[in-house]
Amino acid sequence: MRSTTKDVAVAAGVSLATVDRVLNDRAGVRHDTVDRVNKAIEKLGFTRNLVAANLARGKSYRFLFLLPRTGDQFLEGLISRIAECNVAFAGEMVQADVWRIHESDPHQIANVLGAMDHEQIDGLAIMAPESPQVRDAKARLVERGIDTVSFIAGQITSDQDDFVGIDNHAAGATAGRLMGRFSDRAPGKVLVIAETMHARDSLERRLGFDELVNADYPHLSVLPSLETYGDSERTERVIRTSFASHGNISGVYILSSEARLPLEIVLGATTSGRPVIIAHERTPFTEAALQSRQIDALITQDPGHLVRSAIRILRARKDRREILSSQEKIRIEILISENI
Amino acid sequence: MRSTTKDVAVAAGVSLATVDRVLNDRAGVRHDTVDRVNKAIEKLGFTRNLVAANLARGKSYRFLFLLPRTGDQFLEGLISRIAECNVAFAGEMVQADVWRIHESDPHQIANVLGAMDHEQIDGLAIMAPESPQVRDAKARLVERGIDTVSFIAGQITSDQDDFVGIDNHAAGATAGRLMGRFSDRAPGKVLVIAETMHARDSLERRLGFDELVNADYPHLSVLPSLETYGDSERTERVIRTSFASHGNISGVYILSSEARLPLEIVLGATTSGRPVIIAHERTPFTEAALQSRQIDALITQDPGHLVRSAIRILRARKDRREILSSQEKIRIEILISENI
DNA sequence: CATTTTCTGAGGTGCGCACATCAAAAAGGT
DNA sequence: ACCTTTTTGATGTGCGCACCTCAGAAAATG
Repeated sequence: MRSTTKDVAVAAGVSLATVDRVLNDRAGVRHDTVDRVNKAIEKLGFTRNLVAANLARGKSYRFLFLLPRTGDQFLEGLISRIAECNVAFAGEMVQADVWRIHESDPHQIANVLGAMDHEQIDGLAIMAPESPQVRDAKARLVERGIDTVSFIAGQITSDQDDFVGIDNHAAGATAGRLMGRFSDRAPGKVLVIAETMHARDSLERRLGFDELVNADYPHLSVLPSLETYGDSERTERVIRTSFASHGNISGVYILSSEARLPLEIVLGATTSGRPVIIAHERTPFTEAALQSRQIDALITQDPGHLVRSAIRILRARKDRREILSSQEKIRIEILISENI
Repeated sequence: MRSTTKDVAVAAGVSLATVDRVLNDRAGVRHDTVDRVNKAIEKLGFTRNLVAANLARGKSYRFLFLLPRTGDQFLEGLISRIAECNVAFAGEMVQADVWRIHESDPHQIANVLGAMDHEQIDGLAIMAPESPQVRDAKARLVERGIDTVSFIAGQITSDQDDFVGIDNHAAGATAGRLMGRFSDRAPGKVLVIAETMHARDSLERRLGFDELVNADYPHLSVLPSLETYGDSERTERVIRTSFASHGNISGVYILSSEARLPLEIVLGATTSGRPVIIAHERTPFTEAALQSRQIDALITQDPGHLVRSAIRILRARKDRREILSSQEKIRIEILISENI
C-alpha cells in the first residue's frame, strides 16, 4: 500500500498542514521539524500523489502555440497534431490553442507576446525566427510568469526557455551524408533550395550540409542556395533557370519545411535520369513522392512528438517538475521508401 | 469554466450518483433518465475529469515486463528505461516491474503466465517468441482480466493484444535498401548474422532484406544466415570461417538485437577495405562503432518509446480508453553517424 | 402489499489552502 | 526592572477539488 501525507504526518508527529508545507517547501516550519518530516517521508518511501495534488489545486493548463500565418502541409500537420492532443489530454485539464502570426514581422510578434496575460495563458510555444525584439519580449514573459519554449524554429533564449526541435546543423549534415552516399562517384552539381536564407534554421542546415559534402564528397559541388520566398511563380522561375544554366545537376536538397512547391517543380523540370533528391519533413505530398520513388530520402522530425513534447515541457515547468529529458529529445529521422 | 458532474446533475434534475452511473454506463437507470443526463452532458459540453475519477477510484496500475533472461546491452537499455518510467510515472500511480524468463522455454513462460494474479497485476508486456503454449496462456490471461501486449518480439495474438514494436519485414527491407545504396556496383557477397533463425522476428527481417536486395541489387548475393546462439566461441568460429571461405564479402548485416558480440568479431576479422556493415539497435557499443565510422548504419527502435508505449497502451486498456494511435506507432529509425 | 427497479444521500479518495490558534519573542509604557 | 501589548513564527483545523461507492429510501411494477 502506498503511504499518504497522513501517514507521514503521523510518523513525524506533526499535522497534515506541516507536511504540506514541507512538501511544497513553503516557509514557516522549523529546521528540525522539516528534518523530522523528511525523515518520515524517506522511511515510508512516500511519493506524493500528483493526481490528487493537481485536483486539489484546481490546476488546469492553457497553452498557446504561436505558428506562422503562412505555411502548407507541414504546418497543417502540426495543427492537427495539436487538435489531437486537445482530445487526448482533455481529461488531464490541458488545453492548447493555436494563434497564427506573421513570422516575418518581429514587431507584431513582440506586441502579441507583450499582450499575453498571465491569467489566461500558462505557457507558450513560439515558432518564429530569432530577433532581438522577440527575445526581449520572451524575457519579459518569463518575468510575468509565463513559460515559453522555442518551437522548431529559433533557438534557446535563456535557461528558462527550452528548444523543441532538431539540431539543424546535424540535420543538414545528415542530408549531406545521404546525398554523398546515394550519389555515384561522378562529378556533379547539387542544387540547394530554401524558402529563405534569412532564417537561422535554414542557415544551419545549409552549413551542416556544405561542411560534410565539401569534406567527404569533393566531386560534388554545392551551388548557391535558391530562395523561393514561398512564392509559386518565383520558385518555378529560379528552379527552371538553374536547371537550364547548369548542365549536370546530380543532386537536389530542399531544406525548407514546406517541400511541396519546389518539389513539384523539380520533378517537372528533370528529364531522364533524375538527380538524387532529398527533402525535409513528412507531409502527404513528400510521403507520396517517397513511396513512388520520386525522391530518395526525407529528413524529418515527428510533428506529433514535437507538439506533445512542447506540451509536456510547459506542463512540467508549471508544476516545477523535472522532465524526462530522454523523452523530449527530438530525433532527426531518416525516411526512405522502406521505413515510411 | 469547465462543467462538473454536479452541474450535469442539476441540469438533468437527478443526483450525482445517477450521473455517475450514466457516465460509467452501469445498470439501474431508466432509459429516459439516461437520455436526460446525456442531453445535459451534451448541452454543457461536459468532459469528465479523469484525474479526479482515478483518485476517487483509488486506481493504481501495476504492470509487469517479462523479458528474456539472456541479453546484453539492448536489454539493459530497456530495463533502465523501465526504471526511468517508474520514476516519471510514480506520481500517476503506475508501477512497472521486470521479470526475467527463459525465452526459449515456452513451457516455463506459459507457467509463469498461468500463475499471474489478477489482484496483483493489471497488465503484462511480454517479450517472448511465439509458440502455441504462450498464445494459449495469453488468451487465458485475457479471460482473467489481465491485459497483455506483445513486446518487441512475437506478434499480435488477438484483438485484445497489441504489438509494441517495429514491422520487422520492413526493417529488414530498410536494411536491404541501405546495403544496396551504400555498396558500389561491383559484385559481392553479403553476410547475414543472427542469434537464431528460430525467432519470427529474425525470419521476417531476413525475408524483407532478401526480397529487396535480390530484386533491386542483383550484383549482391546474400549468403545463408549464420547463427551465433549468443555464444561467444561459436560466434567467433562461424564468422571467421565465413570470412575465410568467401573471398569478397562486401556487406555484413547483423539482424539480432544484440549486435556487440558479432560486431566485435566482424570488425576484428576484416582487413583492408571493410565491407558495408549494418546492424540493429542503438547500444553504447553500436553507437560508438557508428560514431567512429566502423559501421555504416543502424536500424533502431527507441527503447524509451517502446517502454512508454507499452505502459500507455496497458493503462488505456485498463481505463477502457482509446489510445492516440499515432503516438504508439513505433518508428523504424535509421541512424548514421550524423543523426546519432 | 411485496418485489423489483430506480434513485438519493452521505461518506470516502489524497491533497492544497485559507484561516485559526497559540506560544514565544519583541516592543512599548511606567 | 516589571508588566502589558503587539508582532512574529510555527503548527493545527476544516473545507474544497471532482468524482466514486454503497446502503438504503423512494418509486414503479405486479
